Amino acid sequence: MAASRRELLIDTALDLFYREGFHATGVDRILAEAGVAKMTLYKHFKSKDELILAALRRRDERFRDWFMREVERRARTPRERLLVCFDVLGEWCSGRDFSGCMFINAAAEFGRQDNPAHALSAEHKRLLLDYLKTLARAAEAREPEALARRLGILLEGAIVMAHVCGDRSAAQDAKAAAETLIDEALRAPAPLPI
Amino acid sequence: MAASRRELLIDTALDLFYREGFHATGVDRILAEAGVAKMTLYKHFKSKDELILAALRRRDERFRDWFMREVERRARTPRERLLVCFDVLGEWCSGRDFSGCMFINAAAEFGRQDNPAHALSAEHKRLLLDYLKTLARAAEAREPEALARRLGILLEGAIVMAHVCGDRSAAQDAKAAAETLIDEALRAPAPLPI
DNA sequence: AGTTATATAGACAGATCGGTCTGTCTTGTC
DNA sequence: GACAAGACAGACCGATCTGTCTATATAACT
Repeated sequence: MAASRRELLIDTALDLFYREGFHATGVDRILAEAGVAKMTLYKHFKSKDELILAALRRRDERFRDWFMREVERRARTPRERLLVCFDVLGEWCSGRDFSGCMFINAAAEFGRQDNPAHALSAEHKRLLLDYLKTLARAAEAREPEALARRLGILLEGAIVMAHVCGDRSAAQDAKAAAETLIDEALRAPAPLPI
Repeated sequence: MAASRRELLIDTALDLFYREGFHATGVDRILAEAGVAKMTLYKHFKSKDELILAALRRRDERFRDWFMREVERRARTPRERLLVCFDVLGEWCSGRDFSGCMFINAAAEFGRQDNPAHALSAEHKRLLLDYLKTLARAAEAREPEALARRLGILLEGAIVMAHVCGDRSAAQDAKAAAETLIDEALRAPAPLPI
């Protein structure tokens, strides 16, 4: 049960940090929720900051795994996969426990770029963008990297509108926009004017 | 100098909240920075929460005023104005003191929709979206509201990518995407297939 | 059964949190 | 010069913060 104590702490912290925020969640609260003694926490983690990083790392793994799995389960062709990204996003945003993107939230609370939690958030976004790039390349977009960056911006924007404004249809709006961008990126180059 | 004390407190708090975050900024820090006594703060505001709201309200006024003024200064036609939104955004994101969107940050720290700071953030986004809608209508887009929502999503996404990833060119990527969406929304309806 | 590792509860430290209160000093007005 | 308003510094409150420590209980392994 040694490893499990650590896991339990990470999971509990992840949940609380996501729901309540990083600064707003004290370690005592995490310990009470997990039913774990303080010394156990500080045996596994040097500080609260380390626990935050561990929670973010776990979130990164889980989220990307879930996201990519869902996308690949729902569609086969690269073009369709680029599009269903927004369906998966929409489902996530509509969940009752949705509280924005944990990494956007982390970047908000740890504003400086050189903060480890902020840097980890940037890495998470970079990895998601890499996934979009492979999809865009597989779809044989004319400029796959540019398309991926634009779709990534749409995804992030939809998350923000969903969280800040409680806008349930932001993901669908983003999907409609994505369709236009994808169509343009996959269309055969326009013939030279006669 | 009575009103000025209040103004000074709001401005100082605004600056610190934006740079350091809401929870991470204690009232003592604000007081020290402003050179104001504690009782003066609590004479003007019932609580720190009220100061947070006052700071957000000021930010909302200032930002929207600056944004719309810049947009209207740089372009005349509605279509061009929709596009230069992204230039203005890019300039803001490239500023040395850029630390994301204060309202996205507030929504991150005050995650529940019914929190007053969160609600105020939603209102800020709604007002910006209203501005985009008037531009889209003036540009005679086919579906002005849909176009505005999509461009709004692009704006928010670019802010996120700029802040979280330090991506300097996010606004330009978003602008390129916006151009495609605007073109599509302004194009004459496609003729029926022969 | 004895040993070791690991968990527990809970006191504790020192700092900081938001917020209240007192008493002094400055400033402007009559 | 008398007076009132408002801002000042700073003590103070109880609560909470992260992090440390001790002493006890529990469980696994030999």
